Amino acid sequence: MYVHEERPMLDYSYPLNPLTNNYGFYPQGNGMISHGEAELTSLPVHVALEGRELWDKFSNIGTEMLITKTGRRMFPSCKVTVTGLNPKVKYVVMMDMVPFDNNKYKWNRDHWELSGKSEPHLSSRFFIHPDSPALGERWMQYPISFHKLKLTNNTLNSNGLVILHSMHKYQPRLHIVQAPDPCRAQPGAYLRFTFPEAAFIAVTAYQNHEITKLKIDNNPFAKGFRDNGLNRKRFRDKDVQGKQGSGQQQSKTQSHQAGPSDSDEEADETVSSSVESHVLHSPDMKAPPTATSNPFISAFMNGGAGQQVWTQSPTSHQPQHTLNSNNRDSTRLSSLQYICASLPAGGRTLVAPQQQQDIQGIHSPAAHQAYPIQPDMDQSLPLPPKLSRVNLPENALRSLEMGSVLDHLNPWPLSNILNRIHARAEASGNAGKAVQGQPQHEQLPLVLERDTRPPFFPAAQDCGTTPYANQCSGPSEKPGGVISANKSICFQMISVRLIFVFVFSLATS
DNA sequence: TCCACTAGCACTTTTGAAGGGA
DNA sequence: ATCCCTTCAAAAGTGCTAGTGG
Repeated sequence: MYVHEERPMLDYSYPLNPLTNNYGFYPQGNGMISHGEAELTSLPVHVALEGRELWDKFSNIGTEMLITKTGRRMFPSCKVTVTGLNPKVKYVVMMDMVPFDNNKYKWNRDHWELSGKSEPHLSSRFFIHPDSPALGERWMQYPISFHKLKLTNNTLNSNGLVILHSMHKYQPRLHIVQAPDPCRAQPGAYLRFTFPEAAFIAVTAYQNHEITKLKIDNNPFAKGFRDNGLNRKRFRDKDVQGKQGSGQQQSKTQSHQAGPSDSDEEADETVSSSVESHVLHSPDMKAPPTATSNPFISAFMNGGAGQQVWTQSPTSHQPQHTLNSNNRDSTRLSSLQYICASLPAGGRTLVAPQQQQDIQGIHSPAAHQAYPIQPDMDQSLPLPPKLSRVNLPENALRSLEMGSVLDHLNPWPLSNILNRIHARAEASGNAGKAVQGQPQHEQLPLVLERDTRPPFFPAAQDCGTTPYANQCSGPSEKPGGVISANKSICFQMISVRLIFVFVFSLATS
C-alpha cells in the first residue's frame, strides 16, 4: 500500500459516523512533539469524507474516473469535513492524487485485471482549495469541497489539472498546511490524509457499464442520459425508427431502472452545496472583478509576482490585466493548482483505520474515546460563500519558473520551506512589521541558500520506499522514463518555488 | 483485430450579466 | 443610489459514439 508513514507512533480513531470515515490525528502527548513543531500536529484533527454512501456504491463496483485531455471533474467529488483545527489559525487545504498500488489495470469483459507494472508516477499536482488560506473556523464551518478538481492524462496541460495515467489506480490525498505565523515566529506544520475508500481507476472511456449507470443516475449533469437515454434527440430518433439501440444503450437497459428521484437530491446536494474553486486562469477565461477578493491570491500576487509586481501597490491589482491577456505565452501559465507539484515526503500521512491496521497492525480505540466527535453530519450547514474565479498575473508565475537549475536536483521539502520561512521571520526580528514592506521581498534572492540552519521540521524522509520514489530518485532507468522524470523534476522545481512563495505570502498576508 | 484514446454531439446545470421594481 | 429578484444567454459539465492510430 502506498502510504508514506513516517511516525508509527501516530494514533488513529475509528470511524465515528457510519456514513463517513473520520481520520483522527492524535499525537501522543508525551513529549514526542519535536522542537519547534507547530500547533497543527498537536491538535486532534479529524477528517471525514462526505458522501460515503455514494462512494461506497461506486467502490463496490469499482470506481472509475474519466480523464480527458481538457480535464474532467471527479464524480463523486471529494468533500471532506474537518474538525479539530484551531479556529483562529490560518490553514491551507489542498488535494492531490497518489497511486494506490504499483499496478496497471485492464478491463476484461466484466472485471478489472492486472496488466503489468504501473507507469512512473508523475509528480503530484495540487489542487489548492480556493478559500486557502482561511481560519480553522472557516474550514470547520462547511464541508470542504473539491468538486472542481479536474483530472487529465495530458502531461502538458496548463489548465490547473491533476495529471494521472489511464488504467492506473489512484486515491485522493488531502493536505492541511498550517500557515506560518510570523508574529510568533513559528513555522507551519502540515497533515496529510489519504482516502482509500475513494480510490478509483483512471480511464479515458468508461469500461464498466454499471459505473456509467451509477454516474448517470447520480450526476445531475448526466440527467439527459437517464430513462435509457430516451431524453436525447439521438435516441428519440432512433426510437422512432425502430428502437435500434446501440450496444451501450442496451447495456444500460439491462439494469437501469432507478429513477432520478432519490439520487437526484443526493447528487444535487453534492454539487450545489460546495464552495467554488478558483481556477487561477486559463486563457479563455474572463477576469472577474473579484479576482483579488481572496487574500491568498492577493498575497500571492504581491508576493510572488517577481520584481515587476513588487513595485506595485498591494491594492493596485488589476486582475483584468493578468493572465487573460492575449499574451501568447499565457497558455502555458495558469493556475497554481496546476503548477504546484510534488509535495515532498516530509509530512504525516493519515490513512483509514483499516488501512492503518494493514500497515502497522495497531488499533487505537482509546483515541476514539478520547475525542468523541464532532461533526453532526445530519445537521444542515449553511451554504458557504461563493467565490469567483481569480487570476494570477502572468509575470508572477513566470518569475517563479525562473530559478536555479540546481533547484531541481534537490527539491525542497515543504518542511524545509517552512523552516526557511521561520528562519526568515526570526531574522527579520519583527516579522509582522517586516512583511508589510513589500519591497523587502523584492530583495530576497530567488534562490536561497539551503540547509544553513537545522530544520525545525522533521526532515523529509528518504522516499525510496515510497510511491514517490519516481519523483525523488531522478530519471528513470527506462528509456521512456527519462522524459517523464525530467518533466516530473521540472514540475517539482516550479512547484516547490510556488509553494515557497505561496506559504511565504501566507505569512505576510 | 483489438484496444486505448479523441473530438464532436446533444443534453443538462451553472453562472453571471442585464433589467426591472421596491 | 442601493438592494433584491427574475430572466436569459453563454459557459461548463455530462455520457455517447464514430472514428483514429498504435
